Amino acid sequence: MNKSLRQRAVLEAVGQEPVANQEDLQRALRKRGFKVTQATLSRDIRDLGLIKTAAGYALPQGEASASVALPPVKRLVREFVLEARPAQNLLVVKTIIGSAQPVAAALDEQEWEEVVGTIAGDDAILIVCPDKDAAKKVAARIEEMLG
Amino acid sequence: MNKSLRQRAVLEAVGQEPVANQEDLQRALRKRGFKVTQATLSRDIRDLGLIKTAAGYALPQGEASASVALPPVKRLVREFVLEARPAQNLLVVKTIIGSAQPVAAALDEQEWEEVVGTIAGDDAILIVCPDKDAAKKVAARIEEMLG
DNA sequence: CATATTTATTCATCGTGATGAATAAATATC
DNA sequence: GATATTTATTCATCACGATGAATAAATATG
Repeated sequence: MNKSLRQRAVLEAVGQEPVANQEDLQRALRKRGFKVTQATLSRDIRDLGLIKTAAGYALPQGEASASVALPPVKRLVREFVLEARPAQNLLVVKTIIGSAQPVAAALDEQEWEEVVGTIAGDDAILIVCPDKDAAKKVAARIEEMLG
Repeated sequence: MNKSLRQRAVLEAVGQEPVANQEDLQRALRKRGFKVTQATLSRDIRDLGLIKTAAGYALPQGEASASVALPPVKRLVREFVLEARPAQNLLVVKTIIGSAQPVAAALDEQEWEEVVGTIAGDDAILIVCPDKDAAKKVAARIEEMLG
């Protein structure tokens, strides 16, 4: 079973019909070809950040639309990052060719205090930090994720 | 153990010193902090496309430099692709936000006859095919990878 | 050609993440 | 407040890819 596809189906179901509880959701997913248990749907709902309203499951107020999330940053770092080197208040993260973008997006999502911003290229990400200590901290954090 | 990092170390070792056999390579890797068996190194050498020359392991003639490869296309498709829809001789592949690039790069690598070219955005890849039948074929192939 | 060395591959095992069954916890209902 | 319903979480299991140990196959050597 493909988790991304299933979570996408959850979002679709919730957007198209009233889904009062997880049993309803299970039925809606069954209709879309996903045979899945309540436990898994509970996890999906948490991952997608859905809330329960009087009209059924929905996105939190204020969110225009939801989408399936990238895998956890640690996983992306382990999968694609080759090294992370600080240079003054900058950090250059080398990745496998073509894979800088998802890693950068996942790093952005962390909203680390020590990160001012990131720029992704093809095989590298430039991370801008407030100062060189911050850059060292971020580098250490990434190296730790690499294992 | 991180496979990408180890393969990168293999490339480095081979580029810096004569590596006559896999036992030499094992020692070179050990010096770089990778405790690894001959079996695994044999696989790495195959994956990296290294060849054995009189001067030791090296890149094939004509390749300026090697790099660690992206994961197999099937894995990237399963991880990041949400759907693949043909439209005339085009195919729009929807991905998780931020992940189009590695998927497109991996699809490009396949060098399928039915693909003229790809353009990756943020969450979608546009695949250009010679005609609508080709687009349908490629879509089916991707759907099959999705499982 | 016999044998040593090297490399590739099979088979068993492990790590990781996901999933389901069972259970605990939370919430709704009367 | 008692109980039914719903949701979350624990525990066991599975799928998948990677790795190592053992073995098979290929190559080098004298």
